[in-house]
Amino acid sequence: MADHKVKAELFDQFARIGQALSSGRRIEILDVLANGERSVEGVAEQVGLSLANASRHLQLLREAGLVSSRREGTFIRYRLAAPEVYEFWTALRSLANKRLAEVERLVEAYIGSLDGLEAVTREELYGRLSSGDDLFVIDVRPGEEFAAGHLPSAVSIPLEELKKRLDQVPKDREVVAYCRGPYCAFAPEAVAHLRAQGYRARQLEDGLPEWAAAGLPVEAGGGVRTGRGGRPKRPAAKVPADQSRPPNNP
Amino acid sequence: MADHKVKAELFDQFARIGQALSSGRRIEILDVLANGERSVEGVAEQVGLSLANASRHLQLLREAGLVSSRREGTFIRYRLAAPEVYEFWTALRSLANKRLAEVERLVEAYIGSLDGLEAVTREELYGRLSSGDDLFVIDVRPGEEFAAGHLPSAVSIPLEELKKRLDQVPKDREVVAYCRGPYCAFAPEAVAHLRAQGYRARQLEDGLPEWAAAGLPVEAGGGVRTGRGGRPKRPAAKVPADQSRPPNNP
DNA sequence: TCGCTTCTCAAATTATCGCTTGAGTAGTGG
DNA sequence: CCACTACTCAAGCGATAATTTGAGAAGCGA
Repeated sequence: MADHKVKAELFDQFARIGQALSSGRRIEILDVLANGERSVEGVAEQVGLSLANASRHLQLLREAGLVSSRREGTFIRYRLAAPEVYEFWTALRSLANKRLAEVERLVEAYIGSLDGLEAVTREELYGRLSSGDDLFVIDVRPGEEFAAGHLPSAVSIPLEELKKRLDQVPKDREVVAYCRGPYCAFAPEAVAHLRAQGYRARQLEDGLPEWAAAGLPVEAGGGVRTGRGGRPKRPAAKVPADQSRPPNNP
Repeated sequence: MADHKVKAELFDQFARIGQALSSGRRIEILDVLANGERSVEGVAEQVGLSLANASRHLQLLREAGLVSSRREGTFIRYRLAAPEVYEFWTALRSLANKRLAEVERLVEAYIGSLDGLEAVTREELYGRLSSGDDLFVIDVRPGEEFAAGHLPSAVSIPLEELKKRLDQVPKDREVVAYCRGPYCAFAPEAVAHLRAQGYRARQLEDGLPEWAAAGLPVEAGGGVRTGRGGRPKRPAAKVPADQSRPPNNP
């Protein structure tokens, strides 16, 4: 008879994934990393954690095989370990949406009511862009994420800078804003602000990761800041060994 | 600017699902429940937990919206709250399989090497059953799970009873055994034993939940024991209110 | 009603987790 | 070599979690 202890160990392995996802902060990290590689400090800043704490969370995610990292100079850049990880995160949030009534209430509290702000579907936007429609597409995520990948014709105006850079948004064209996904407040806020200023603005359904996962075209590169300064990214950085090492138990 | 605290709360909700799956014991419980309703004691017995402990784990799963329960006399029967929960569990194990090298090693240690025991695919089995092939299909799960649902032509011979009931297995027909899924050792053990006794035996790929999820036909009913005794199940039990109540925070 | 079964709850123990603080390490540039 | 940046590690604290034990509660059946 097969050992009861071995069975327990096997299911404990499955639980490692669950354990990695048992902290809201770690899920936030995954959501950020779905938008592109980030340094530890970048993650810490986006999620609102101390550096040491973010470092620890990232290590836990790496031990669960969900993210991997590589060194680039003094930076260590983390990213999702595989596309399946992103798919799993979408499966998790979809399940939570269906099974936890609380999610709906909080989404409304965080994102705001989406009534009247009907989103542009990916298909519609892709079709209109392909047919040469005169749309102005804004990527309102932090510049680093824009650089890691963005819609083909998009312009990067991080939400933080939107108010200062309103003059760069044409008033006579229809504006479409997008951000990190369905649980990101950047695009809804941008749209609300633009509308209040008299622009014709809507948001794209979901965000860039979903666009990319749907197989639609994504461009990379474009003005970026690497640290907290503003210096442009070196065009080609050396790419040292991957530190993702297949995680095994001690 | 949308509140940072609200965002944290939202992601903490997603983490509730992860938290529910952060214990190997709870995942084992889900795997058992995927094979049909179970009383608390039934779950405790299958997973190897004390009654009070199993009760607690089931409550946690219910608070995460993954299982629901109903009272039936003095029993309280738990089940998966929705088909999506089962699908999520398959997604979890698939991800763990891809990302955690440890899983492969443990599966081999627990299930045994499957080399040379090529499984019958669902399609092949369904086709052969439909065309009237003379197969003998054995359900080697506990009788309670057989009663909750089984392959149309299957015979229930729980693994525990297989040795005593070998005379009920025809030696001149091809035998196909199945159990709970890819991480259940019942069918592989049954096949190994049958082969050692000279039977032509193979196992079905995966188990009953996967068969059902593939949309293939499932029959319910058939000799069952409800408690630990052996008395037959009453043909129709009253079905009181569902205790699954959409879970919200306190 | 009483006794029985099945399950839940409360309390207590032990283990684990999340986070902070402060020291330590790895790579970069002068 | 030194100073600096980016990150990791170790210690420690308070908060949660897992499990056991023993005491209830809820629904039979007689």
